[in-house]
Amino acid sequence: MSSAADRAYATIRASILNGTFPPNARLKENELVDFCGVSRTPVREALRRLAAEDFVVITRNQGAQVKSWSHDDLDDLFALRALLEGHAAERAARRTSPEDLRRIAAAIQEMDAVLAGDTPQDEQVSEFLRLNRVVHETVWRASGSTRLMRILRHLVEQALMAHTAQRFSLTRIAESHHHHQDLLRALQSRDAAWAEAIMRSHIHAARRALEHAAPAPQRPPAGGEPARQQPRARHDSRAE
Amino acid sequence: MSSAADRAYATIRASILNGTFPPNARLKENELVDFCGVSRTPVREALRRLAAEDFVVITRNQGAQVKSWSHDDLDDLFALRALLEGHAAERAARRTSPEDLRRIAAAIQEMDAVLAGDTPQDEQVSEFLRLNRVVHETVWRASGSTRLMRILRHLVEQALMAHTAQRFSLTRIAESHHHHQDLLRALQSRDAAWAEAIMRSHIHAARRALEHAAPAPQRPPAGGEPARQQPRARHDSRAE
DNA sequence: GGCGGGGTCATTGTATACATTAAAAGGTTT
DNA sequence: AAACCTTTTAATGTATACAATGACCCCGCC
Repeated sequence: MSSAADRAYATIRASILNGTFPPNARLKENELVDFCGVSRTPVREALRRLAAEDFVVITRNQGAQVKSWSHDDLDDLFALRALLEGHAAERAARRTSPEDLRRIAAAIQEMDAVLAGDTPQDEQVSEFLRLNRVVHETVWRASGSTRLMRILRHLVEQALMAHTAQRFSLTRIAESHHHHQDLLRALQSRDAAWAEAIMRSHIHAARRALEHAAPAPQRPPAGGEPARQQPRARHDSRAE
Repeated sequence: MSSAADRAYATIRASILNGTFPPNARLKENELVDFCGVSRTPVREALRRLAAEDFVVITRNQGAQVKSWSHDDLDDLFALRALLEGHAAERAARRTSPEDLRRIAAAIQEMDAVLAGDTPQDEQVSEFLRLNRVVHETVWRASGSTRLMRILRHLVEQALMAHTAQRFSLTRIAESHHHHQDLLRALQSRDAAWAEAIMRSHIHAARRALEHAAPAPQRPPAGGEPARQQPRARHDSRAE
């Protein structure tokens, strides 16, 4: 069974990712106590962990806020992702096992099925994202560097958080799907330079798509009534 | 004034880096309470933070151990450092301001002076390491990516921890000094490819030097008498 | 004699009470 | 009326008491 701190962490993290706690929302420990159903100690631990992973920002004697991302932050993030995912793909091309190749091929086939099916669009999107994750994780693992894998996981999670308020278009997903197919060919032919180039462009495309995507409707902040609408927003961190 | 948690963090971290707590040492919260002079709450917070930064490993209901590094870990670490420091140098070559160039040049001149001086060797080494850090930090900042800078800081700190038990040879330092001089020339001429290549080889050389260095004499573990000599060393993570 | 079970202990996980900080409100003064 | 100081209050930071987990040790059993 998981500890109270783990549960608090998972609860808060999920609520940030699904938009319940929007960027810049203040996270008061006492409110989270009610929200998570544990005492302040594990809540605090969860917040510190989330801060270490860049989900929230903690200021001394001033509590935690959900981190918000400026355009420059996102450029920075995706530039690094492009470099590192490209590097991972380059290494993976020299090392992927037949099983890994099969796993990627299977995920791509599943994607085909999902996109051709007639399930609701939301479901298609979330299934696609899951399979997308499978493809990337497999490449990372094949790269043979656990540290690289950890950093990439971290970067992707942050990208996911930035994605939160965005809606995925089917056009974008189809494009992404083509990239995956190309990537599989590159890996199968063990063409490291090709694999790296595809992956880099794949990430850059994702950055561009994020820029142009329509923002999804914002949910109201959860947690009953906030005492004051925006209690402390001293520095709005969106670049102005 | 700094908080109790910050002091505990700084104290423990320093003790890990200077070898007071050697790799695999068990860190019991109650002992750290005495050691740091604060209560368990901030000690726990410090340990969680150190775990997030890979200085210690925490296992549920089982406490914290100082992390130890296998050869593979180090290879992985330095491979990534080479990639990222190279990338940073490549970007820096296109962007370094005159002030940055001057700062690097000044640091190199200081290194000259330190190495030519007749201060004790230990002092020479520590001064050199400080200036070395200045050079690298300047390059990182010049790369223009705060995220890249943070990751590199993190990687270097881990490398430092692995260095802890090592003794730096003056030969190694002289070699490193030459690299810095080359790097400055590359940056001054804005030759991005050259800068990247130098930095990569600089890092690879550091890895190799670490391999061949003589281990420094181990200090005994601090904190009075350990109840049992090696209370729990289930998996010794040094490869072999 | 070795192996398994149960009890005891040390150690970590959690809850809560207290201390401290800084932001907000209100009153006084200029 | 505006600015400053004082008071209040709500939040975080810290300490400590209690709960629960897991390791160690001893004893009985096979």
